[in-house]
Amino acid sequence: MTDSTASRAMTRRAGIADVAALAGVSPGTVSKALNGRGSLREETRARVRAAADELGFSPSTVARSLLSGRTFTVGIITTDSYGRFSIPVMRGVEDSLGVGEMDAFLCDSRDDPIRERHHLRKLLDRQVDGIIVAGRRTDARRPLSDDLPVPVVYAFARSTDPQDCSVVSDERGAARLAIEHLVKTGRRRIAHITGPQSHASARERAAGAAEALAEFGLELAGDPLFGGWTEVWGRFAAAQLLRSVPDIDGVFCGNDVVARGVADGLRESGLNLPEQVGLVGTDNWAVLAEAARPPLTTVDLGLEEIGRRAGDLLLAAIDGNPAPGTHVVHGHLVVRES
Amino acid sequence: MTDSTASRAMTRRAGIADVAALAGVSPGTVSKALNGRGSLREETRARVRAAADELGFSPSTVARSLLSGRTFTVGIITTDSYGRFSIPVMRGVEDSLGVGEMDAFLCDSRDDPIRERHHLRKLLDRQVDGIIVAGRRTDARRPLSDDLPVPVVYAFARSTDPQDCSVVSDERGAARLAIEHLVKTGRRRIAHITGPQSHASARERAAGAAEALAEFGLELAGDPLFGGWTEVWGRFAAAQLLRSVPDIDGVFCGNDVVARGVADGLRESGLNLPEQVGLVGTDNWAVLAEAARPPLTTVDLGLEEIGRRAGDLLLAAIDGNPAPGTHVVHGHLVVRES
DNA sequence: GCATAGGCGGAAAAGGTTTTCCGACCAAAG
DNA sequence: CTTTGGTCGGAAAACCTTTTCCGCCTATGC
Repeated sequence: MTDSTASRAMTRRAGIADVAALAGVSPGTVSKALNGRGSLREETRARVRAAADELGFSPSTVARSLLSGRTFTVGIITTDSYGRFSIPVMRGVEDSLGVGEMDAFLCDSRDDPIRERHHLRKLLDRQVDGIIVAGRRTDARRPLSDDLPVPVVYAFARSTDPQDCSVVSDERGAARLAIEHLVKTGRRRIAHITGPQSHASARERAAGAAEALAEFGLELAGDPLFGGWTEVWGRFAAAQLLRSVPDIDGVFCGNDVVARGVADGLRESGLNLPEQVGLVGTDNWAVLAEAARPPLTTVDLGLEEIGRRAGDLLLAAIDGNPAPGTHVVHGHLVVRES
Repeated sequence: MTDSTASRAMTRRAGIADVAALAGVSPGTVSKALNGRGSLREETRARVRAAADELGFSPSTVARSLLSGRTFTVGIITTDSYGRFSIPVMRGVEDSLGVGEMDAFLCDSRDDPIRERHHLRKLLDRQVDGIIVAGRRTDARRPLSDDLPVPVVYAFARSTDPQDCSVVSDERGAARLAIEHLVKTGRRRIAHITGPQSHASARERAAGAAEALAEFGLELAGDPLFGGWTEVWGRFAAAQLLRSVPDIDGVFCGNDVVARGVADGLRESGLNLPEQVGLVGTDNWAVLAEAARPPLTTVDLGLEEIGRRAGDLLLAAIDGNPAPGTHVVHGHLVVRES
């Protein structure tokens, strides 16, 4: 072990004073040179830049925040543990924030109000510039708190207060896309199998399907079948459906998990998909949809876009241009083979 | 609009000076009272606490960080966009960090070295106390950078430098658990169907399976079938397997997606599961495993535990107790019906 | 040659907390 | 009564950058 390796001290980060010393100017001048402020000769700026480069200097975000009051940081509070829905939303948020050179703190409230308050407090202590609340269900949620010193945007699950800024998916529009596709591919006796009636998304999609069918002068074949968001329910419901409405030729499902179960159920009852029955799901969960037989046509709710919009709206609000109200993101159909 | 509502200014956060004024002491004393430092009369502490409560004071993390040099913040760099594997890992990390009152910055490098360097730089500018690198594949990855001023822990994908601190799953042990289960339930002609040979996890699990079988005086029925991590491959491979080794009575799969395909493939070839063929997957991806027919017995790699361990090790390293080397987390079998 | 203006860069304050040092006061001991 | 020691709380520095003045020097105009 040579002395040099043994004594290799963790070299302290270069500060603005070090740069100033190397460039032979004062700290204030360094700041001005590097940030393009004040009036300095170009030669001086260049000398400072060279010194900064040599030392690998970059300013401490902490010190800068203390003075400016801004941290270039936002908090993301997810109610579930980064599940199926909050993940694409978060990715979108990060996308949007990234271009604004902001970073995101991740907090998982696990649907526990206590934990949520705790996280909120911590975020405020950290002086985040804004907060995004990402839900896992579309049901509206109670606002975080009123009279917050920073802007808040609700993503996916909107706030019950219509004055809050929320970004949500177009649930009825999604159902419409599915129905339109089924009708345009010649289906006329279309049923709906979905999740629990207690979920707003199940109710909205069912209502949207009925609406869209009505516009075509059609109506749903049988009542919507509410159940659970599982494959097992899908298989069960498919069998039940065939018993009550045997001449079905299209099924729209409330999500892809259910759709997958329905596909298996129909196929195993001897029906050919997509020849005899057309099937459309919701969510565009790729691993699932692609492995279905046949690969599942489904509506993509545009979760990532929701995240991006939420990020954009938050950035705008931080810059003093809030856009209160509920913003709707439209999904699109992903046509596979079903 | 009353004057009071119109003029309701966003009340400035209370600072330590406000508390000091209210309690009739100096700012330094407030700090000592609230943090249990210095020597103060209990009466004074109580008075300060009361004032702080009244004003809802809590200290600015930014100011505190500036002085202490610690931010109580770590960065998490994921190589993929929060996929199937990094999510449970992250949840574990957050669990571990939470008890230490630390928060996590989330960065998605998308497997792009440029982006990774960029995130690293930003994290360092923010003076994070440590960094966790969460991979999405078990293949070892090149270290983040050498000579970093903060500790780094690699989770799931270990660093190629054995001196780095990495937390990984016990791939061979996972295979052993699967094989032991199959053998103990009476299977003797056991095959292996898995993902691409280019993936370390596929290779390791195959090797582990062979090892474990050898200890029982058995060997793999046929060569391991390497393919893709998809259901389609699983279905295809199942059919192929039955052609080459028709009297199979057990299959161990490299992951649950493949296992699900294999289950469907075998069942549709007329085999009864679990009566005629026992099936064990890997990953314990609940939505998939529970919906399989029959519900899939599978090895849980303990991803969340990996995250927790990584968090714990990082906290220890930050506290000056680094534990270099590769740390192995053992999985466990989740017995369902297959 | 002197005054004025403008260009350039320095000095210092500010931001909010923690911590060290120091001083003041009180009580007890000599 | 004086000294000593201990208890409590205040003053000020430190953390690192940004920004606002302010002053100096030079050049130009009279």
